[in-house]
Formats: sequence, C-alpha cells, structure tokens
Amino acid sequence: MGAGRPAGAEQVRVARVVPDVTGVDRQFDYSVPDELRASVVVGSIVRVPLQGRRVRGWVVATSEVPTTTVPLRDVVEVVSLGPSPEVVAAAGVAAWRYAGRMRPLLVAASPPRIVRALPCPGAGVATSAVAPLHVRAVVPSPALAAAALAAVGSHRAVVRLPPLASRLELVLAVLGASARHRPTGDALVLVPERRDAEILTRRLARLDYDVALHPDDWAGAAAGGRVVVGTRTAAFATTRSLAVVLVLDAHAQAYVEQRSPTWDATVVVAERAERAGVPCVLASPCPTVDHLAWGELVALPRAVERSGWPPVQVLDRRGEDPRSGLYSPLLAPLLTAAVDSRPDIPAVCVLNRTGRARLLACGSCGAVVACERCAAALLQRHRPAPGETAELDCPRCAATGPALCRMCGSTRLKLLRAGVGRVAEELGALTGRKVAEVSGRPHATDHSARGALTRGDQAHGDQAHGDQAGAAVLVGTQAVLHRVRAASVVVFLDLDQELLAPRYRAAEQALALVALASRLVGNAGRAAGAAAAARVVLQTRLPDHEVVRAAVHADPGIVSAAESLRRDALGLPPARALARLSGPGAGAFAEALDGIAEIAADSGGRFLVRAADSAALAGALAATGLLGSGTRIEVDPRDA
DNA sequence: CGGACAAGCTGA
DNA sequence: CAGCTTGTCCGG
Repeated sequence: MGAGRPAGAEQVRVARVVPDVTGVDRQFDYSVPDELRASVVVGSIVRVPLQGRRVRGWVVATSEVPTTTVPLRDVVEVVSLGPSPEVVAAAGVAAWRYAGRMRPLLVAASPPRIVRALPCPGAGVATSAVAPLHVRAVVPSPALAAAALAAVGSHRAVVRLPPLASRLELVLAVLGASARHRPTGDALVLVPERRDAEILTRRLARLDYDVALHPDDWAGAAAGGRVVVGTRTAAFATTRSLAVVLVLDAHAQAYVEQRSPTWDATVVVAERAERAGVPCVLASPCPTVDHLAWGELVALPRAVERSGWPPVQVLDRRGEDPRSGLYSPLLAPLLTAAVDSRPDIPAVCVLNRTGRARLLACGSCGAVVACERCAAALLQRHRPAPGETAELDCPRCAATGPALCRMCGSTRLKLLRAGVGRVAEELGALTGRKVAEVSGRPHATDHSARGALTRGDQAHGDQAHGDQAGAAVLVGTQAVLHRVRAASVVVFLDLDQELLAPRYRAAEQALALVALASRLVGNAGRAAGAAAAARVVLQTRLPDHEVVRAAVHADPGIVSAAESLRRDALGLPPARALARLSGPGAGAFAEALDGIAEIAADSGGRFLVRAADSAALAGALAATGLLGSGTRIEVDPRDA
C-alpha cells in the first residue's frame, strides 16, 4: 500500500484504530499529525487518546477521509512496529468468521516487546540448498520427498504422516520442494506445543537455516528470509513474503483457541496461504475430516505408512466379567514384562478420569452417593492422608462433605467408577512396581507397592515431578501422554470411554490419542536400537470399532471414511457449520437467530446454531446485531 | 475497560 | 436531600 510515495507528500490523514482495551470492540478515527505520517501504517501500534486516557491501539486502516463528522483527535505517537497489513487482514477475516473481537487476534499478531526497526533479512527457504554438505545430515526419505513435492504442487494438501515418521524430514522435504518454486520466500511452520517449536527451531538452526521462533523473534520473522516456527499464535506471524505454510500434527486441539474467538490456526493459515497464492500443507497421522474436506489427501505408500505405526494389541474384554473392572488378566503380566524389558523408561496407562473415585455406591443400602443439594454424583479427589477423614466433593455445586452415604449414613462405600488415583493404587498392588499418578495438574502422588518415597534417577521425562521420576509405571489422564517422551508400552485402560464420548469428534480424538501414544512407544524403539516389544495396547469391548481397526491396520482412512459419512448424515461439520451460544444472553441471541439459522437447545441453557457453511454461519451471527453483547459464541465448538 | 452520569436507596 | 451504591452508556 502506498509503495513508493515520497514521505511528506499528501497521504495518510486519518488512521482507523482498534484500541487495546478489553470490552471496547470498536474502531475509532484519529488524525495523523504530519510528523507521524511516514510511520503510521496499517498494523502500526500507536498511542491514542480515548475518553480522557491514553491507550494503545492498532492502526487497521488508513484513509484520506474520516468516516465520521466527529472532530478527530491526534494520534499521540507510534509505539512499535506491528503486524503487516496482510496479517491485519487475516485477523479481520478471523474476527468475522469466528464472530469475535479483533483485539485478541491483534494481540496474537503483535510483537511481545516494542520493535522499532527490523533486523536484516535472512536467506529464506533456500538456505539448505546452498548449505555445505556436512550440515546436511538429515535427508528426507524418498517417500517423504515425493509426498512433499505432491503436497506443495497441490497448494491445499493434507499429508498423512504416520506417527513414527520423522516430522523434521517432512519439514526439510517441504522446504526443499517449496524452494524449487520460490527460492527466496519465508516458510511458516506450525507445531502444537511450545516445546515442539523450540526443538524444531534448534534443529533447523543446526542445519543452517535462518529460523525465527515466534513470537520471541517476532522481528526476525517480520524481516523475512526466515523459516518461522511457532505454535497457534504463529498463524498470525508477520512475514515479509510468504512462500509456503506447513502445519505439523494439524489435528491437534492446541491449534484451536479455547477463549472466544475460538479461532483455529489451521483455518487461519489456510486462508492466508490462499490469499498469498502459496501452498499450505497440513500434516497429521490422523487427518480430520474437516481438513480432508478442505484439501487433497497425500498418503504415503501403504507399506511406508504401515511401518510408520507401532504394533497395536487389542485386549478384547467382551468375554470378561464386568466386575473385573479395568484390568484384563493379561494386563499385569504385560506391564511387568514391559517394565522389565525397558527399566529406563516408564510403562504408561491412560485413563481419562481425574481424581480417585468418580462414582460411589453405599455398601449398605446400595444407593449412589449423590449431592444433597444438587443431586450430582459426588466424587473423591484424593485418598485421605493417614489420620485424615475422607472427603467427597460435588463437581456441580462445589459442595464438600464427609465420605458417607447420604441416605443411610453408612461409611462403607463401594467404588463403582475408579479414577486414576485409585487405579494407580491398584496397579501398584497388582504389579508390585512403583506406580505414580499423573494428571493435568502437577499433583502426582506415590502409590508404589511399598509406599516408600524412593527417589529415582531423572533419566526419563524432561521434568518428571518428584514422585514420577523413577516410577516404573505411570497412570494418568491423557495429560500423561504429553508428559513423557518415550514409553515401553502405552495401555488405554478404557478406550471405550473415548470411543463413546458424547462429542461428535470423539472417534477422531480417540485416534489422535492412539497416534500420540504410538509416537511415545516409537521413541522407545529408537532409543533402544533393539526391537523391543514396545507397543500400544487397547482395552476395549468394541474391538471392531473403526478407531481400533484403523490403529491395528495403520490405516486412519478407515476412520475418515466412516466419520465422513456420519457427519454428512447428521449435518455436522464439515457438511454444515456449527456454533454454540452460552452465557446469560444466549436465549435472546438464539431468538434473534430464528429464521436466519437453524437453532437447537443444547444442555445447560446453551444453544447450537447450524448453518450451511462457515460464511453463512458468520453472516447469520452478525445479522443479529448482538455480537459483543455478552453472549459467548464458540464457532466450530470442539466438544459439541 | 473505566469514567460520567442517572436512577435508586438510606438515614436524619 | 446529601451521600452513597448500582446500572447503563460511551469513547473519535
């Protein structure tokens, strides 16, 4: 914009500004004093007067003519360089699509500290092509190189990269393929977690690429000539000249912002790539049907994909007595064998139930122990410390009370549904090994058979918390899969809970967990060098479920095919677009949508809105004129 | 968000 | 009716 216009000429008079103030979802015009004309551009972070205060804000448009008759106040100063016009536009598109405010998106797009000038540009995606041979230690396999070429050629590609395949090799292959077409541009590479970003940045730097880790090196990315690596917010990274976008583990939930606007980084980068006319490649061991509906599937040759998944063993529990609980007779021997074969890394058990007990019944009168106030089932969070009395908590109304039957007062309670705490205790007894509990919060407790607090070596797990270090077996919610880097075995104690979860993405999410587990046991194999019995074990009463078959046959297409049919039949994404309304104004909002979009009451006073596609959905939500009036809107709700 | 201002409640 | 809380509106 305005390229080549000499500074000082008649140009920008008016700057349209989004203030950096929560709750003000509006844009205001300011006049630009002569001395700031050169530096006030779209994206600039400025200081402006607003209601007697001076606040920061982003310039989102510039013009010669004000859009109001109100007398304008002056921009006070330019604070920092900010997102490029291209990124501001992407934020605008996302704010519309996700029916949310601009501010959170502009925050994501902005440098974490003030940037007054950009460093020198780097060499861009082509660096490795001219790097000396000795640093080119990593060479993509022919299968990955071919897949990358196909993906970059198709512009909207979904590469199905099995869990044991090297993501670094795919990055190099995509950079190489891209450099053939655009030798000088910037590459944008997204990964789900901060740790992944740091590791990838280090590895690429070691291979002589100019890398910018977003948002730390925001300025480096903006200067251009870099491979920009980052997590979700890097979808809004400012680059100089985008050449290619690659998203690793594109199925990951981490790409979706949980606060409103609930923007999805894969959607944002796809949109940016489209506008820039450059390829966007989404890679995942288990692509979602949403992604498959967007782009062309690039699968590796069957044999390559097959060898990219570890052995998956199914413990079919249909024939077993339901009272045998979570433990197949094969489980304990299987765990001890895994521990013995690889004492250096943990065996991992996954059960997505926090706390110690999720459901209790009275041992005397048989009634379920429920809250007197709100009737929700009470749960036990922790085992009582010695000398302490056990407590039960209500998950709904947060009431707390002693562990006794609310009907007859008996203290003899039966455990109907165990959580990870109890399972850790039981597995300690069953295997005779040191077992530790891992859940989202760092609250690990020791449940070793001895109960002794033996300090273990810190050989595995980067930052294993106290008790976890040295535990032979880790029991946890799915958080445990993010906490360790390698496992001798990963057992899903109750896969059916994932398969049958009342969320429309349950099957995809279950397969994603299996894929993550697969990577952990894959890392075990690599570390040992030997072919240990590292594998994934699925305890299930649904051995024919498509997720189980997909894992066993290393063919995620089995899930995609079934899922796609189901979504079409039920009118769920990607066949249609969904949003969920919640909060105090949800009812009124839903009423305002009557006749514009399809509405259904959801649980807990929430509403589901359905429209033909995301554009129609955004249009309908905006047409109410109620955006920003207190109703929380989740577009593409992940857990609906 | 946070200031301005209006409407509503309290105590003398 | 001053003095205070609570609510609503608005910002260039």
